[in-house]
Amino acid sequence: MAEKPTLTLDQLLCFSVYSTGHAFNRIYKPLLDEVGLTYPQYLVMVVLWQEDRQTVRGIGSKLFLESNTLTPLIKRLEVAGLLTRERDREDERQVRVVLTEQGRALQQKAADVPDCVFEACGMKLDELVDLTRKLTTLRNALEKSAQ
Amino acid sequence: MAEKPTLTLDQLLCFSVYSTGHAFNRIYKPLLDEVGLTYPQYLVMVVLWQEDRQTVRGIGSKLFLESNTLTPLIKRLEVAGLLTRERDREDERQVRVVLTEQGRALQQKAADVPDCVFEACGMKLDELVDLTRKLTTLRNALEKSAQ
DNA sequence: TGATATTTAATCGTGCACGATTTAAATTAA
DNA sequence: TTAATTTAAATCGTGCACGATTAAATATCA
Repeated sequence: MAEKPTLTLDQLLCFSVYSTGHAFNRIYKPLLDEVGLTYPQYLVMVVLWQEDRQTVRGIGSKLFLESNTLTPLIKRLEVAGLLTRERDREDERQVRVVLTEQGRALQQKAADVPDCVFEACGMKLDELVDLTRKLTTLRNALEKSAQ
Repeated sequence: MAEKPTLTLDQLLCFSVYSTGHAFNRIYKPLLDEVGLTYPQYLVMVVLWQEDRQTVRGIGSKLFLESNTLTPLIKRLEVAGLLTRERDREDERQVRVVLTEQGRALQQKAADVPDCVFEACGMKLDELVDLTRKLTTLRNALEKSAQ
């Protein structure tokens, strides 16, 4: 059998995704430091700003994360005074995450973050939209393949 | 001033990157379990298979990681018997990472991993190459913007 | 040369991710 | 209605990432 040529990093789609994720983090870090959030915490807040009173599982299904990751993260947001956690009366297994006034107010403080990040991308908006769409399709294919 | 419409996750390029990264990890996990590596460890091995005896800094510059991440990771690979670490004679500040026979042999054991991952992507090769190139461009723009 | 600055790894603390397990509540089946 | 199963959140252990700091070696310069 023929030898495969040695693989290089830049041939790996996964590495371009992995390293771009880190690069995004480095852009977000100083911006989110201003509002006192980490990047995963920011994502949880984005999900809650869109719809309040979601369950841990509901938030997780949007972020592709589970309670083992979310529970400690959400507890930190609770300690920060941005939300409260309450058991669902209808189904006591579920915990509903509820924004505080402070948590809602943070949306305005963080309103400029997306524009700053867009700026750093150095891409035209339509290129960016196209790339987002392609990646979402890829992600869905990968998630499906992993069952 | 006009209110901005509430942001949704799927409008965020960063989230498509972030969640696709996780999805890749879920694909890689069972494949890399077979060869006893984590995904970041696999990347270090890819870098070393391409060129042996690199310094920690050299490896880091390719992976966009620093010694605070790499040193413990590389030590785990050393414990696993895949490499050794030795101080550079010329410059004692530097540590050279050297593959063992076992470390080199692992390249063959992991040879099928990229094909399996490609399969899971459900994309044509030229689409994948194009996406990789666009992400690499984006990453470089972000890294530049972050200084 | 000798003092200062820079560079390289390593260390430490915090916060994700995630597999595996546990606990409690709700659902389904017997 | 009780027993078995499923579901939701939480807990625990391990391994990244990364900011901040430290220690040692090298480079620069007065």
